[in-house]
Amino acid sequence: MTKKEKQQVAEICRILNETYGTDYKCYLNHENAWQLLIATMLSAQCTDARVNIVTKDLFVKYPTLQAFADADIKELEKDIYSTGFYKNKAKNIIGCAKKLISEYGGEVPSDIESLTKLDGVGRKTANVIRGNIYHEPSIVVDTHVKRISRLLGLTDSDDPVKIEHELMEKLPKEQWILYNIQIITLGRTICIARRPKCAECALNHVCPSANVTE
DNA sequence: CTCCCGATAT
DNA sequence: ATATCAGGAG
Repeated sequence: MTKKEKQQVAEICRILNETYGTDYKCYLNHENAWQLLIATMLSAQCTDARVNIVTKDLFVKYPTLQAFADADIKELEKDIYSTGFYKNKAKNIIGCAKKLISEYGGEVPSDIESLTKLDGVGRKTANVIRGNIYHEPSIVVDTHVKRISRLLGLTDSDDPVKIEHELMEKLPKEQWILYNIQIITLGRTICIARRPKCAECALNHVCPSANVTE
């Protein structure tokens, strides 16, 4: 990383912390680790607002991991229908709950290898659990982080794993988990995929992709 | 690479 | 009508 790149990264972090604060906030409502795991599974290609609507009733109807393990798949499909991909998600949730009970004593593991062995749990979901539940510094590369990190010039890769490692090299460790939530907040309100509001963006003077002339 | 898939904004 | 939403598996 050149000196100029270091300055740009430092400026990005400074602005993000100033604009969006340094308090970590999880947008997926949950009361424990397995609830966050299921909420994150449901969040694939679905807004977090929709997930929270669904999980509000879901976690009352299925109050324990065992309840999910014992769930009727057709009924669970109906319960999560509005989040999309409901057949895969229902199957994965039941399989995941069973595996957590049989192999992990009903606890959610904290290492990437174990997490990604669970049905329907990939690297992104695993990193959400590590960051939120176990407070391990980790970069969650979701659709917003990928898109905006590319716009900022922090990476030119399409591969989430490469992006994760590039960001880990460039961002200070204490910023990793904050960066996730700050970028997601930015992506939902200002740097919207379909129509970025560059003129309103706090990062527009450090963003190579900013278009303020509109 | 394709498929899974409903809800929402534009 | 179409792009997009805290992705993952085959």
